[in-house]
Amino acid sequence: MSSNIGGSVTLADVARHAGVSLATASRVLNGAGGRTVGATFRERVLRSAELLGYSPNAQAQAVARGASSLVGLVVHDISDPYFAAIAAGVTEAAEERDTTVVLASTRQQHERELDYLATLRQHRARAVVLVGSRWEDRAYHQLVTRELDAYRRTGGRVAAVSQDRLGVDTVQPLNNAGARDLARALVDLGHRSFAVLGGPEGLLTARDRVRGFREGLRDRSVSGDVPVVTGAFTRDGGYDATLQLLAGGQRPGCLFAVNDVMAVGAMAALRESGLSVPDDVAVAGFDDIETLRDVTPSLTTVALPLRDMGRQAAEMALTPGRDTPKLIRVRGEVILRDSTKVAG
Amino acid sequence: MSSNIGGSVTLADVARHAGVSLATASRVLNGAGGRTVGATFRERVLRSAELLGYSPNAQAQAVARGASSLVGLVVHDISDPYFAAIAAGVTEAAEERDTTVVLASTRQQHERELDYLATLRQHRARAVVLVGSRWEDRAYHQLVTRELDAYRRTGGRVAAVSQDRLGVDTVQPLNNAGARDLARALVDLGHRSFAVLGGPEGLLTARDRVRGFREGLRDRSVSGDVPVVTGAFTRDGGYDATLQLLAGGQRPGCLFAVNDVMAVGAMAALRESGLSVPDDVAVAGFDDIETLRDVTPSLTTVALPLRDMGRQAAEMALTPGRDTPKLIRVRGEVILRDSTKVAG
DNA sequence: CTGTTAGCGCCTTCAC
DNA sequence: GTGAAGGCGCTAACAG
Repeated sequence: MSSNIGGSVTLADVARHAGVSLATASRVLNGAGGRTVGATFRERVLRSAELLGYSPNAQAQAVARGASSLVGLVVHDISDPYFAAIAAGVTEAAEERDTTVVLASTRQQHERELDYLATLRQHRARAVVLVGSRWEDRAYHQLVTRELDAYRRTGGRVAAVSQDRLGVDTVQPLNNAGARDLARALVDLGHRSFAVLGGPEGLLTARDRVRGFREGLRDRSVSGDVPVVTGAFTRDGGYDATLQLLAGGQRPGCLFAVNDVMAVGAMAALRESGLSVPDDVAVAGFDDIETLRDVTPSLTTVALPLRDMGRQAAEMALTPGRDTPKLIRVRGEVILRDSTKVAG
Repeated sequence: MSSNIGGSVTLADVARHAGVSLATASRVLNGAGGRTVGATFRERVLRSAELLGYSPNAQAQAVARGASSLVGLVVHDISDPYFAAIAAGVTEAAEERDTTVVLASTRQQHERELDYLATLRQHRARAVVLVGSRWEDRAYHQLVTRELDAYRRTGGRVAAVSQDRLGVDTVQPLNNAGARDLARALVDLGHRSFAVLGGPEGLLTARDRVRGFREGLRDRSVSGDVPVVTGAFTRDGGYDATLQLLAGGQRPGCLFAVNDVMAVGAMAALRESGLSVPDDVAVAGFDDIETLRDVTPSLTTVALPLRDMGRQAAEMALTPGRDTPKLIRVRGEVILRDSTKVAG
């Protein structure tokens, strides 16, 4: 039935079975090539392929053609709803362009990102979509840039969903502006004393959101230094940071967690500490994670069109042509919900 | 710098630059092969590779070796936390085994699963992990089985996280048993009147959970037929189904949604209808989605070790040898929380 | 230890 | 319209 070891039926098998040349079989089975094939032969080949259960070897095709149909997707953590949502957008766009997605989840570790980038390059992925905050780490940043450059020199395309620091097409969430808008809105709501759950040290997204929030407060002339407690970019990070804040004697009227996941952790911590949200402490987040839209009290946040962002990044990465990096800025929308309601 | 069109540096380039044969270059650059290489040459090759920025072409290697390092991951919807969590486990296990994950998100559509399976086969993925409920659809089931068989005949390995109907290694959540345990626990808690939000028609996981729940009630001699409203396996599905239930004049003391995501939707619907949880209506879910652990009132559910399940499935799929399909049953653990509390 | 030489499965000129 | 032949980048015997 098959001649090779792997057990797979090869194009040669089909050709032989159909009594035609390899070239002919190849032409009917891949459609392209310009040249067309006679109806009789075409039928014969198709029938043989069907009969033998032929499945073209995509890897061999890629080698012969010098171009693969793989697109890499690099995220910090696929189980984090933020990344999962973006990933969904990427897979959609990829599917529409008949490309296959290779998933790389770095689990928040710098080096892995580099490793995965290298792996993706080895697989000759046609493009890679890099999603997630960049770090405040010059040395590392240089390594990534170097790797990306090498990748692009070989024809690979790159798009990012992150800060605009990679010199590639990027979908940039305006973290600063969003947090700033949020801060103003909160002040306008009547809040006066704040504290921030700032995310991990060195993560630009966290930093930008903290800065933006501070600016917003300044815009509204809220004086005093806002206490910032850092913590992991996770539910537990928010939980721990909040307990730490409370233990430090702080009791802000409003708590801004730099992302929704942390905000939820914060709400849990407050609740367990006997504090009610929003009456004792108001809470606001960032991202508008879909799964979290139903927490109670409903969470005030800055909504980001996550899925779309992923889709757009993938589209840019998979669209040839353009050589000057494109930048799509995404301004989040402040959504005021119950978690920041002011009594009266 | 490079000779080929794609711009990539090839092994031949490195060999030439280092003044050694292709074989030698290959040997030092891939380590394996049994044979070892002299220190001088080894150094020379390494230096040249480094200098030229050589990146081995994984596709070509796969073709030559007759074995790829790809492992497919097929999920219903990567943005659904259930699948995202399992995916995280799969990527972990894959990474440990130096394999690259190809992600396929079918978005709940039968046919796409088949398409992706075919694509995965074309890429000669060494294994595929199929995650998600199977359907009650004989014709379709047969197609999938056929495709999987073809795939396995060519040496591909398959593992599933689902019902045990594919004849492959599988991690099987005991949906029936879990729901049954839950029902009993709820009755023991004092609940007497129930309704079920049953998920989409034809989805086995939904069906099993409904059945199990019914059995549990029977075990505890709760009489009467439990009303079941079907709906999409999503937050909105739970929301809509609940409204429909209420509109139908039903007002159960306890509502069992076949998964957490639906349960959250149900809670939202109840709240909007002016009903309080758990006082007016208790709510229970299934899965114990991490992101949902902090909803209020906290959700009673059946916990499944999602990440581990994904990891185990991937490990089975990537472990050669064994020819008799292995079955790992996972019994969920009932976790009673506030959403089903009984007053007094 | 090193190099030569066939492949691997497929595509793609180039002739007929 | 069809086929023969060379090449894609790499690996794996097989000789030295």
